[in-house]
Amino acid sequence: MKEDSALKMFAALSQETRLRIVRHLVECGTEGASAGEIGEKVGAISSRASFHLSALEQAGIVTSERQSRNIVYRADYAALGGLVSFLLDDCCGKHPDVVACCDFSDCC
Amino acid sequence: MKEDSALKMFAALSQETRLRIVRHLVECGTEGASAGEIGEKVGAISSRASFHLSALEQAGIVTSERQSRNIVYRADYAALGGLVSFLLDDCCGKHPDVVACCDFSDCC
DNA sequence: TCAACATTTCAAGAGATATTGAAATATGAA
DNA sequence: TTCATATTTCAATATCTCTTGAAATGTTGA
Repeated sequence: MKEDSALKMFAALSQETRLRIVRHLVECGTEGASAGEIGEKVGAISSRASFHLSALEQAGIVTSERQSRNIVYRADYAALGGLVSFLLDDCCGKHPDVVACCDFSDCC
Repeated sequence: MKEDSALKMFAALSQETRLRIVRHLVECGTEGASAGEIGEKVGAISSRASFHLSALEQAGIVTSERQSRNIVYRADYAALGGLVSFLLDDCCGKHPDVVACCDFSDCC
């Protein structure tokens, strides 16, 4: 992952509504969720939800696909994994003290 | 890590100069670096370096300690590890597709 | 005490970001 | 076609962020 992409992803994740959206979409899995459902879930009116979904898409964190009247958004797991790697590796050089603070016992 | 802390850390890391500072300080280790040296390293005049160092400190990513005339900054490895955990676990629920995109083979 | 150094704080301006409600666009069904 | 639904786009406003240069603060040594 390029530094520029990481900066955009960090910026996207630094907003409460957008972080909530990401969490919800991660839970939704491959099925994803429509803009309307997402907005309702995070308590945002349509234009606000659309604004933040667009920001997340531009940052590469979510993808969108029209399905009939709805536009379905999904979390981009590869992008999120790439950001974890960037933070741990490129940014922190896998420093032992950083790794020590993470619990990877049940996932690798 | 609380969501609020994570939001502040993401915001702090979403700025080019600050990301450079963090990378430099991670390399510096426990010795840290003075504000002046950091500013020179990242190409920022004193007031600008101070502004960003203050933002990083407020976000809990670095610590500061006066040493004679200098103020020495150090990366907070525990905080950075906490953010990695937050992103991977709280935010992504250690989703297999996220974990699969990270290479943990040489650090755990 | 005084001068030099290291850093922060302040004020001002430019630019970016977030929110809202209204209007526009796109889709599907009667 | 016409209407209802889903979503985005737009304009206006408010707020936050970043940058710069100047001034203030704190520290050391002559």
